[in-house]
Amino acid sequence: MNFGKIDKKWQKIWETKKNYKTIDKTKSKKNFMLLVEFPYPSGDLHIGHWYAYAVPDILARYLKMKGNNVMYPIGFDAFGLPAENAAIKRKINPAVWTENNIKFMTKQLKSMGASFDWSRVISTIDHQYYKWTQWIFLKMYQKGLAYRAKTMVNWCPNCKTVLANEQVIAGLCERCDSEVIQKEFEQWMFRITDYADRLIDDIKDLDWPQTTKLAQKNWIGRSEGVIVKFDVKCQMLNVKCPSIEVFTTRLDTIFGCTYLVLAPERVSALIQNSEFKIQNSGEVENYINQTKKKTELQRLEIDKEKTGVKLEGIKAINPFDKEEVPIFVADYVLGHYGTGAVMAVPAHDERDFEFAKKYNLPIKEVIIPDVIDKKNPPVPGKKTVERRNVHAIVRNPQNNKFLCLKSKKFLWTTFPMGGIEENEDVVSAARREVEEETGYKNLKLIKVLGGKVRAEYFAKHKDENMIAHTTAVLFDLINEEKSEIDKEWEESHEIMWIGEHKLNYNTMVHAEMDIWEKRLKGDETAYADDGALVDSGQFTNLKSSEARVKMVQWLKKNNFGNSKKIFKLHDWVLSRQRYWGVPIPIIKCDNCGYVPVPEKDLPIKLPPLKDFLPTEEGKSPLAKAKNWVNVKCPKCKNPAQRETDTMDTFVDSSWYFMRYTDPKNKKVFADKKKMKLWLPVPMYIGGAEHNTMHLLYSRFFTKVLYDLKLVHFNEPFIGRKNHGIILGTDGQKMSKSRGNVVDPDKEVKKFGADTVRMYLAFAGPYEQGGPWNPGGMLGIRRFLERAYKLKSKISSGKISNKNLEVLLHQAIKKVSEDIENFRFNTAISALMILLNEIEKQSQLSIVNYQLFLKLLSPFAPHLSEEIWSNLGNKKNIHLEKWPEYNPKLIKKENFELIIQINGKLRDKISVESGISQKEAENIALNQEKIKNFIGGKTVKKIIFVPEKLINIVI
RNA sequence: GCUCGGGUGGCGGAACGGUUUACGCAGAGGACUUAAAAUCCUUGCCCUUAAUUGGGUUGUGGGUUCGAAUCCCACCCCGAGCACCA
Repeated sequence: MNFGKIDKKWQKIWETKKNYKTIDKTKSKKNFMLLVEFPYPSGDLHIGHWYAYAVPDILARYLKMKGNNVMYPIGFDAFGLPAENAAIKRKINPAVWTENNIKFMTKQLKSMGASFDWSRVISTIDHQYYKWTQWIFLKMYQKGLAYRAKTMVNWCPNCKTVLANEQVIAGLCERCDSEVIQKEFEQWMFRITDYADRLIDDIKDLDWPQTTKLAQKNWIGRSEGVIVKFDVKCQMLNVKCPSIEVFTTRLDTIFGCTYLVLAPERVSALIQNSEFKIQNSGEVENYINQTKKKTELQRLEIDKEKTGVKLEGIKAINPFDKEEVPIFVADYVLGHYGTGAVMAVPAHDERDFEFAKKYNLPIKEVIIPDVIDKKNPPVPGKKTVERRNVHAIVRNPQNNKFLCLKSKKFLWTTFPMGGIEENEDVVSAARREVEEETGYKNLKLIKVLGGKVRAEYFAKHKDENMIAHTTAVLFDLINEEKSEIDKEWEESHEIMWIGEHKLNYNTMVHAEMDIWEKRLKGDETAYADDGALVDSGQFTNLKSSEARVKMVQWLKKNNFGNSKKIFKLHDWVLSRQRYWGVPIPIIKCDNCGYVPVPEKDLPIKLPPLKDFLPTEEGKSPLAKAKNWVNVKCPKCKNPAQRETDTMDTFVDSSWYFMRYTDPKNKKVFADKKKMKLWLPVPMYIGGAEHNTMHLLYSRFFTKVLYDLKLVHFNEPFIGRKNHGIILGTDGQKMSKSRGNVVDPDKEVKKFGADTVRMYLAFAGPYEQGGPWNPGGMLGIRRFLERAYKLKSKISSGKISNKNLEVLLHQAIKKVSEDIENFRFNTAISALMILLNEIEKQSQLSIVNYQLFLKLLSPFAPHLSEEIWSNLGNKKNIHLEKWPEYNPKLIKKENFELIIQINGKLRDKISVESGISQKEAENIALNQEKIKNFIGGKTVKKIIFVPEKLINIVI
């Protein structure tokens, strides 16, 4: 059978009949745009494109047959760097290169046999498209959402050019391998941070994968904290200097602040400020210059040792306790986050802890772990007492066992423990308790096991609630020598030594046990969790969360700060110093400043250019098109210049889906009525790599256009599915260097489009992707050939085949549900099972064959069309209605009853559907096998799962 | 380091509280054929047994349950994203 011929035949018929041209149905409510991410025209379709477009086509065709008015659009995201690189390398025009690629890829895309609506195809380099990209930019400019600001960019000092992130490879310039540095330039920005709150809050309404939602949340990175003002004192002049503001989410730890840290970027300005009088400004400047020289790579290095320099001569004053603390500059603090300054609390922050250890700075504990005993929680209404406690943890170094006491009355296992008396230190208290309770008196102090722990529990033996502040002390036993102990105590307690592995909250009654365990094992670290406050003035004893609320109130009242929301998300730098992009429609005039191009002059077309290499420092190659650059100012008519930067390609793709609804409109970017028919997009399928960029930018654009009342929806994509990646046969990512790239054209030539489509759908769950397995193709090909051969079984007469009918209807149900849930692999397996069964029959009615073909048609559109028309049908199979299953027909008459004994399979037996537990019991208990298994034992219990199994418990 | 996925035959995977391994690939045996390919049929983890007898088995170890691949806890490994975000 010649699959290739069949493919071409039907692709041609579909095209001439315009089968997949979508019309705007106004009456039908079932308009459905199935959106897939449009490709970059890199020149060659790879297997990933097939996965991204041919597999969702199954869903598109299914939805269409289900009665929806489906639009399955496609286009090209055609601006971008590779075209420019190709132009430089091959000395051809990027437009020519790109357009050739589009032509070639269009041909390749058509070979998939997908139901794309080619009448709506768009391309972002089409000036009728980018006219509207420019128009939207101007709208944003007018709203103040597009602005200019200085920002750091990748700069190659050798090529004297700005580099995109993709052009920086391991910190080096892609072209000349010199070290890339960060340089400040003025750039066009979008104020996406204005929308940060809405972008985060509206996520919850989206039917998106959890991972994508989380990725966006983390990317936006909202954190609610406090700005605290620290006054600064210059010691030499004894005068007040400008204060320093820090950002913190842990205001509750402020009494533990022992120094302040400023990011290097912040300090440059400070040194210039004469009011500060930093005594070691030379050393400080030196440090700042060093950090500047560090490449991006070194800065990101993990486990990098922290460095910093103290600013001599000035001190910061903690607003709460008026404590004077030193100020450091250190590059472990980020300049672009928060205020670029932090209060360091080494006791409760890992990074500060590490820094304080290195530079020998004081570590002051102000938060202690706060636990509520799950096993003995406080009883409401009982008296509550507070006390200081000590736990003595005594280890016998001979056998590494620990000394415990078991109360015979309460069945508790505890360490020797008790209250600390007044004027007694913890270690002596611990020694005393050990001696009193166990008699052991020769102990070697190892260490006090960290700070106090606050625990709330109900003390049964005293009938009161206890709030205990407990310190643990670790000893080694020197020898077995004992003093005499209290008789009564001795009788009611058992002394025992238990192994380390049993030292946990299951065995021991102490609520603090988890913390002791960690401290016994672990290295010293900061305690960074919430807890209860100690040594914190009027806030002592509060819990972290309560303290934060009260302390902000205090700050506000005393004018030392306020709460503040901070985002990780930065404003979007949209300008690129590149040729192959949309020109930014702005004119720079010496008199009027930045003047937007009047709407009537749009689009500002990209001028033809021969040389794409930038010459002037930091200028776009467009600056070389002198005739194009020099214009009259639209306002004052004096000579002026065009903006020469172009836009980030993410701008182009932030609104493309809107254009699909009205791709040829010359008056607006898309007609509102048409958008109402199709948008927002109910399902958008694409790669997980767009989780944070493209998807976020599209949401931002949509919200802006919504606020401008230009669109009626404020979220662009209601549903979203991420597809997996097809790997090489070796399970590695496909790449030319690995030589594991699969060429779809070759596969199509060998097996036909249907086989390739279906194989990809069958390989695994769509979200997961998986390795390419050439053998798997054979299986699908065989399946399709067998489906074709079924025609030899056709009988013209009526045949009733109840059994087959049940299977058919089960398959309708399964295939429909699986397609809707993107489980194409199991849908195909259901079709295979069905085919296996049909083959077992000697005859097949034409009705049943046609039913089977309809189920197959979304997966193998060409072949099913071919057979369908061979059967004498004039209309296309894809215009047929999707079959409905009959719920009455999917029930089998018999089923296999599983008989278990104690949950283990012992027998299976075919029984009538719908039998009762009684009947099932009778059958099961009378099986010879089962009788043998039960022997003489009594049946304790019988569990019956209707239509499935019976479990006999003996 | 943090977050999110995921560990099931020789392989891709199915089952997501109830028969572990559906469906497909590869393998083995057979039929057809002068022969091969294609096609069709049979088979399908490990140990054990006279026996399709019995036992084991879903990364490891525990727990919940009549019953766990599935739920809970701890650990190990693989992948992806973020990465000193105070």
